[in-house]
Amino acid sequence: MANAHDVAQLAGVSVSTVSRALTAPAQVSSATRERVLAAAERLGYTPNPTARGLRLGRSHTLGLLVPDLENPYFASVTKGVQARARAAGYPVFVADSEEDPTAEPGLVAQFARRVDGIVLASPRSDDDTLRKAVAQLPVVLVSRDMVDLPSVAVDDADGIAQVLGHLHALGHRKVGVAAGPATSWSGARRLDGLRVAAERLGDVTVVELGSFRPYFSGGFAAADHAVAQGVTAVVAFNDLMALGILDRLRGRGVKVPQDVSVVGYDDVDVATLVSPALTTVRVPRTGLGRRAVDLLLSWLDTGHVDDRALASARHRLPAELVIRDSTGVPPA
Amino acid sequence: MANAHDVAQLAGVSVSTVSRALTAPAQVSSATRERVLAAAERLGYTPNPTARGLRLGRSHTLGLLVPDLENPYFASVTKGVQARARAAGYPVFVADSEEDPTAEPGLVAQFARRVDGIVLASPRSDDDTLRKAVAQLPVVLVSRDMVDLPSVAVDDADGIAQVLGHLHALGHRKVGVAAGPATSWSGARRLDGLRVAAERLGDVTVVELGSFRPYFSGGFAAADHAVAQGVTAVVAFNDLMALGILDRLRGRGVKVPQDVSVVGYDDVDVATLVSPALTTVRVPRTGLGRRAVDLLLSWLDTGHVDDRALASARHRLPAELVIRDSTGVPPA
DNA sequence: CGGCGGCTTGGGATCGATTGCAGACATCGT
DNA sequence: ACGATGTCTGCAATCGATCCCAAGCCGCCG
Repeated sequence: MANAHDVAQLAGVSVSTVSRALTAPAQVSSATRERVLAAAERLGYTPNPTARGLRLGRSHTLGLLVPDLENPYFASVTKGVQARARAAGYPVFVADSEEDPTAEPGLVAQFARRVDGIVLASPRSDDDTLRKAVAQLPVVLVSRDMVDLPSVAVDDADGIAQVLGHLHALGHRKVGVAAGPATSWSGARRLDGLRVAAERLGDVTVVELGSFRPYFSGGFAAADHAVAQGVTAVVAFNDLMALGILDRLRGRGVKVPQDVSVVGYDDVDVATLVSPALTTVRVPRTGLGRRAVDLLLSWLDTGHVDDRALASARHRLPAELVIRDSTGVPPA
Repeated sequence: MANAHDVAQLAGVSVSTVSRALTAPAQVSSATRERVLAAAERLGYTPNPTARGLRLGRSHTLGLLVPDLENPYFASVTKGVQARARAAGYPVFVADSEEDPTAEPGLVAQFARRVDGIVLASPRSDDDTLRKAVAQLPVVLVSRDMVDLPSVAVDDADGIAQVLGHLHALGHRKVGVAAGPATSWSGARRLDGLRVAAERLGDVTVVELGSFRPYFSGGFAAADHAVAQGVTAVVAFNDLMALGILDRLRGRGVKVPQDVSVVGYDDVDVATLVSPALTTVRVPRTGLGRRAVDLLLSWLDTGHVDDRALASARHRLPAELVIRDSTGVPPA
């Protein structure tokens, strides 16, 4: 592999000039510049990123930390991060903490010396850990808020309000909610949103069915509670749980949406692959990733957290209700 | 951030000694070694990976290139790669080519200077591109064969033979196969395997229903063909297509498995989330990723492709038939 | 015609580690 | 007691770029 010295020799100039011809063309006479460029072209020269990184103290590289790559939600976030970073010429280190928050500090530390900044999707780890991470290098949070840190999140309160509005319009007046893990940041946010929306509507009763595991299996228990409470609609923490509810209801001979309506959250691909197709809330998952990278890169460029960027980050990304076949008018 | 010089100063030794205390402890007297280690500990010193990479010509870093991170298959492969690499202390650059084979050479080139080797999951790009990639740095292929390159793949022929054996044992004698894209390497392999298995069994007719898109929607057309041909069982190219078939059959009032049995391939999570739960073939997807990293690391360690490793790679990873509710005895 | 300023260019220090080489010192045998 | 051998340590080169500083050269102005 050719280096700057080889190019210099071929072009009959010094290494300094080669470097300048590439990074600060204005400082080099056009004649020399072209000679250097031609030589570089001929040798297929590209500056060694490691050497450049050492000298500049910047690796021109980003890191991404997610709890589980097989979770479609984070797969999409990863895809978005990846796409935007690639467009900006930044390769991305991806690490999967395997749902283990205690592994995160170690991974952040491993990243710290190799990347210029990291995107952290860590719904479960505590504030303290996060704060320590940020002390080491620029960090942008995804789907998670912290007053003094840049973050991108979805407007869950609005999303869930759309859901309740939809159900209300159909005529539902007694709606069950199957919550997720108590520790989930966004789960708490959605529950709040639901209560606020219900209060605004006035004539809707929200029945808390309980807290369930955010997986297919968690939906079984939720379905049984829903039937027991006699609600006409169930709002689930996420799509997987909603699918479990659908399955369980079918098993018990309860018809969806004739007897009970079911709504999910996230709009994972599977939502369209079941019958009835699931009414759910689409969140811009790749958009979260892209936005996070935008924020991070602007931070790196300006050297500080841009207040305007921070403010616009507070303005959450919109969620969108997607109405399919699992919701309908309640039984008479 | 502390560097070797700081540690040296604190411990009252030279930088060389610091370096040696950490990388070649035997060459340093135990007294000094402990002094150095204590100093390093106190300052929280970690060798700068960039500087080390420059000097050694090794970045201690791997790359992974996949066509689509949102595809559960590649998400799992990525997870496997990630897990094994992490255990070995290698961070992983992940790039998503967005299903665009022409983007791959560029991404490989971007990686080339930054990583020690790459894992390439590229079912669609041509041999020539791959060969050029390998000229630049060590590459291990996933789910794709090339005689002179290390690769890991699944024993699809055996997997599909298990499927046909299962159907045969249930009594099916006329089995339809819904193939995937003609360009798919592993698809061709499965089709071959099916023919061979049918021949061995003797009294089974395999009806080729045609070539369909490997998505949910592709299954609709396949289902119609299956009904038209009067087969008692359908083997689909992958799970998504099988789910489409299930949906279409249900829509047409054809009962699964009473009237027709359906089998998928891959065992994606969704397979258990539908009714009837899908009989399918589980392929060790994270295992592929792990194995690929093993191969790559041994290549990097030894400096050449280990013949024994290559041979053991030829020995494909086992596929496993998972029998659920979408297969049963054919109608009388 | 001398000097000053601007434009180009090269020399060499620098980033932070690793490592060959050689010097310092101790140990051991004779 | 002296040389040989071995152990431990430091000096300095090295990886490949970037960039400060100074030098060379040109033209222009007084």
